[in-house]
Amino acid sequence: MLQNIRIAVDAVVFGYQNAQLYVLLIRQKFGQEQAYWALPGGLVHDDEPLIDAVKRELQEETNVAVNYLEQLYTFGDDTRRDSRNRVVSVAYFALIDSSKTNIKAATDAENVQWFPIDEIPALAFDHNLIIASALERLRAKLTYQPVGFDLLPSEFLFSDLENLYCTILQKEIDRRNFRKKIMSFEIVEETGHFSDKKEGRPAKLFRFNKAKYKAMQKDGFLFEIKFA
Amino acid sequence: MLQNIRIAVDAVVFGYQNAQLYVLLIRQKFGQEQAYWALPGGLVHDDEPLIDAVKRELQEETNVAVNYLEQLYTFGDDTRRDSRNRVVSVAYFALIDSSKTNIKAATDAENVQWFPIDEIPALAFDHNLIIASALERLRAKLTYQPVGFDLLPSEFLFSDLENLYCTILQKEIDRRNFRKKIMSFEIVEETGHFSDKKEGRPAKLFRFNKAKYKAMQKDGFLFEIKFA
DNA sequence: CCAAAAGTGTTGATACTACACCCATGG
DNA sequence: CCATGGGTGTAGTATCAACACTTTTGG
Repeated sequence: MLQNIRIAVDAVVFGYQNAQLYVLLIRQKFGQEQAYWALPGGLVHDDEPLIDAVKRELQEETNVAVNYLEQLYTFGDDTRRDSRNRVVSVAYFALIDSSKTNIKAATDAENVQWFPIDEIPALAFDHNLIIASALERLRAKLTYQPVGFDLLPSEFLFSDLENLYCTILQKEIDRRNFRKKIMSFEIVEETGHFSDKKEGRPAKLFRFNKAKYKAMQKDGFLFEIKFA
Repeated sequence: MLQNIRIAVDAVVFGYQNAQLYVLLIRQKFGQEQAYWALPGGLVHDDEPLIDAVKRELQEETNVAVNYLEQLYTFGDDTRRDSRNRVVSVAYFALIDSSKTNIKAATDAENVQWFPIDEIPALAFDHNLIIASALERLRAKLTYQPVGFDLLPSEFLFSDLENLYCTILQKEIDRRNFRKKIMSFEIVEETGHFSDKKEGRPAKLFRFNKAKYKAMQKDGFLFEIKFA
C-alpha cells in the first residue's frame, strides 16, 4: 500500500521597518483556499532537498533574498489540513533586511505583501499557527543569538537595534544598560559613518562583525541578553 | 506529476542508568540496510498524525513508554538517503526512566537494545547524524528545562541528579552549588523515604513536583542552570 | 534658544564561584 | 574505628538593575 501524503515547505519571512515587525504573505493562486493569504511555499520536488525547495519557492513567489534561514517545525498532526490530500508541511523561519527588498520587482507584486505582525488576517490552512510558532522562535532567538542584525541594514543605528528588541520582545529596555551589554560583546563596531536624519544629534552608524562573532563562538563565547 | 517521496518518523530515545547515557536501537528487519542497527521508526500512515506514528512505532518495536516526547528535526536534505525511494524523516526526541522499562517484555527482545551513547555503531541511513542532533538538544534542554527528571525514577537521590548532569554535560559540578541552585527553585521536594543502599550514609529520596513547576512556569518562572 | 534624539557612569542589590569539613550508616 | 558516600556555609567577585543629565545638530 503506497503512502498518499504530500510534502510541502512553507516559510515565515520576517522583516523589520519603522519600528514594526512584518511577515511576508502571498495570495493563494490555486486550490480551494484561493480567497486567503498564505505563507510562501509549495510542494517539494522529488529530487530536491527541503532547504532548496524553500529557497526556490521564495525565489519564485516573492523574489526576496534572506539573511537567515533555518528549519522551524514540521506540521503534520492535523491529517485534514488540506481537504483533498494530506499535506505535511516543513516550516522554515527566515529573516530579511526589508530595506533592501524590492518586492515590486517580483513578477507577482500584486500578490506579495508585508503584513504587520499584529494585523495578520485569517490565513489558508494552519498558517496562522505556523506564524505564531515562528514568532515564539524569533523572540527566543533574539535573546541568545545575534539574529537581530539579520533584520537590519548592514549599517544601522544603535537606536534601531534597541527599538527592534523593544518592539519584538514587547519590553521596555534601558538604553544605557542595553548599549553597555551589546558593546561588551565586542561584535558591533562603528563604521565611521553617520545617519543623515535631520532631527536631533547625528547618530553613528554601526555594523555587526559576523566573522568576529563566528570566531568567538568557536572559543565558547555565548551571546545572551536578559531583561528585567 | 505526483510526488514520489515517503514520510517516516524516527525516535531517539534516551535512557540513563549507572551514570551512563543510553540510546535505544533496533535491528533493521527489512530493506537493504538489514545488517545495521537503526532508530525505532517507520512510515507514517495516511490518516495518522505524526506524533501518533512515533508512539505507534515505539509501542510496536520497543514496547517502551516515554516520559517526554517532542519533535526534533526533519531530515530531508539528503535526497539519496534511501537508495530506492526518497524518504523524509521527521525525527523525535524522547526521554525515559529506563529503570522502569522492561525491554525483554517486548516481542522483539533480541532486536531491541540500549547502547551507551559513546558506543553507538554505524547505523542505517543518517541515523548517526540524527542521534548527534538529539544529543545536542538534550544538552541544551538540560540547562533551561527540567527534563533531567524524565530520565530518572520518580523518586531519586540528589547524587543521581547531579551525576546525570555531570555525565551528560561532561562537566564537573560543585555539589554544594548545584544543590543550592536546584533547591532554590522549590520544585524538588523530599519524599521522606531513604535509599536502601548499604554503603555510606543513607540518602534522602527526592521527587520532582511537576505540577508546581507548571504553575510557576505560567507565572514567568524560568528554570536555568549554568556552570562555570 | 528650543526641540529632538544621541550619548554616557555610578551605586546598590543579586547571583555566581570557589572551597573543606562533619555526619550517618554498615561492616 | 574505618570506609563510604551524604550533607552543609561563607566570603569574595562579577553581573545586573535602576536611575538623569549633557551633547550635538537643525530650525
